[in-house]
Amino acid sequence: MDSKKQKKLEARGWVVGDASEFLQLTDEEARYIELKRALSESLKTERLKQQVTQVELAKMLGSSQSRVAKMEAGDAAVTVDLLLKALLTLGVTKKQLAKIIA
Amino acid sequence: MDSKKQKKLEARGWVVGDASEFLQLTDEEARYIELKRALSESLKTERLKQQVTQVELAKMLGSSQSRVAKMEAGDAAVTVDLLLKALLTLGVTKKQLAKIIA
DNA sequence: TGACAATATGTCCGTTTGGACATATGATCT
DNA sequence: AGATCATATGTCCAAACGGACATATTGTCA
Repeated sequence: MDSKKQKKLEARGWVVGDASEFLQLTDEEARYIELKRALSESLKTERLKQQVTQVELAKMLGSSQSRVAKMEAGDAAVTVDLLLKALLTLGVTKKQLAKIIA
Repeated sequence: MDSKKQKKLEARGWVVGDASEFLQLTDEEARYIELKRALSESLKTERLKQQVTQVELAKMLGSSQSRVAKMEAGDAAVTVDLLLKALLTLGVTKKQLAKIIA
């Protein structure tokens, strides 16, 4: 689990930049992170495209601005579930989702 | 919505009052559930295709047989994150994922 | 039938997550 | 400069999640 490894490293004083570079990630871990990155990036893009603020999106989600910011930052403590729910709330279609992921 | 389907969902932890309440699911909630269903179904299909048992897949994931069973059952207490990690562990590609989702 | 493997179901409990809040930074005005 | 809006960052704690285990069910053999 990457966040655990990362936290271990950080606890030892390492400043972790690019995950796949410093951590010994399995291929499937790296692909999972990349997937998340693609989703969070698309979230920000889609939100801006619709001219919605983070506060507004947070309200739509029943969440808070700070969490939306973390979603878009690709924060490790944000799940794919939350990203997907946010994208769906913005009206992203299955087809668009597929394009984001592929 | 027939009551059979509803009871199945209830048994799996989905909070469903009655048929009308179920129909009150927002579009984005319904689409999220459908997405999860597609992933769990694909997980089972892919595992069987590779002739892997739930116990074996659990070992690959560092998880347990019971959780794998819940993943494939589309249990409400299973996240998309876990489903994705399992699919990636089975070697499913981005393209295949996109196809599953779309 | 009994025995065995595979899968399903239920519960427990430590860990992770997410909403909330405070606060900081940044950007754009007059 | 100060004011205002948008976004980022950090922390807290209740709720949700996940691994583990027990147990039940199902399927398939001899």
